[in-house]
Amino acid sequence: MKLEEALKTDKFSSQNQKAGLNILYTAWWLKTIISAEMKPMGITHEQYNVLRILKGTHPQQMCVRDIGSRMIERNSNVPRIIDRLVAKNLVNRSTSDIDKRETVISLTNSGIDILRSATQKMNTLLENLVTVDEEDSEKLNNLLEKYREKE
Amino acid sequence: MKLEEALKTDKFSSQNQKAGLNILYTAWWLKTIISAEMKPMGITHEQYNVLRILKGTHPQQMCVRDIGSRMIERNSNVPRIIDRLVAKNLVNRSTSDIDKRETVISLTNSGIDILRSATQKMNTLLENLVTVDEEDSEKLNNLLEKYREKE
DNA sequence: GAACAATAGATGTACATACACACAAAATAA
DNA sequence: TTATTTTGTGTGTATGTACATCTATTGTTC
Repeated sequence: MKLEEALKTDKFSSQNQKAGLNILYTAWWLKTIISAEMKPMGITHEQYNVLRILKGTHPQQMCVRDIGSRMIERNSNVPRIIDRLVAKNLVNRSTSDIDKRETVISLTNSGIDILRSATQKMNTLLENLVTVDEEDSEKLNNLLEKYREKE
Repeated sequence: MKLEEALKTDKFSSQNQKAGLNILYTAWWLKTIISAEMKPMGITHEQYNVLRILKGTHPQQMCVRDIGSRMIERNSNVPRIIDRLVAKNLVNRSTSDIDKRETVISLTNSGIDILRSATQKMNTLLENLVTVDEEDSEKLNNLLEKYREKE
């Protein structure tokens, strides 16, 4: 669907301006689909993101700060997302022995199970949903990184 | 900045999968910059979005439903965003005479003023921030629309 | 016209974001 | 060593998202 159709307007002052709105709209679209996919498993896509990050060092723990620095949305309030994962028994939380300021988090067995099925679902979803070929995806990645040039 | 650097990982199973994360991350990045730009004017970027939509029919009114269908994030809770704009005297809210179920919204003079400066700021921001040329922006738009093919 | 269904919007709740601030622990300076 | 600063985390508040439910009004069907 053209963005013009999605936003019911064709008043874009330039391709550049349209690109900004197109990025925001596409992200919303993707996030909505991912959330719907995760919902039956009882987690949100942000919670999935945290589990996915924890997988990176599993079975070792990771502190809250390191999780935060790997989140797609950097200002996520990680302690509170962890609260909800702890309540669902998907992660363990404890104070670090080395540095008592740090809270370290690790996946529980349930957490690993949920993560496995969630990842499976995500892969299937992406395969069926997004039919852009690898070459075009690479072009898209390059253009997005060029877009963020002044980051 | 490469996404690998931003997310401190290089574990992407494909360009396709990376593209999904890249879209989400770029949207977050852009949204953060826009929010910072709007903040001194006392509005959020969602509120700006509503003002911008109202501009489309100004000086005519628009009902809540029509605003919602033009929002970048479709599930926005428009009545509550309107609440905040009314509180700041940037829009007027009244019941439609034709259909008493409808609440119609219009810009106030303050709303128009704020919108004018906000739009000015946004244009300058985009000019300075995003240095992708029109040709590349067009490619980016085409790829994003291709990405949403199954919408 | 009366009964029923559909629609527009408001509102409640859970979750998340954005950001300020508080507090304890660790690192550093004096 | 003591005082000060920095760091890691938790928490409060305002805003927004996602979704369910409620109410008033309008449209439809008989």
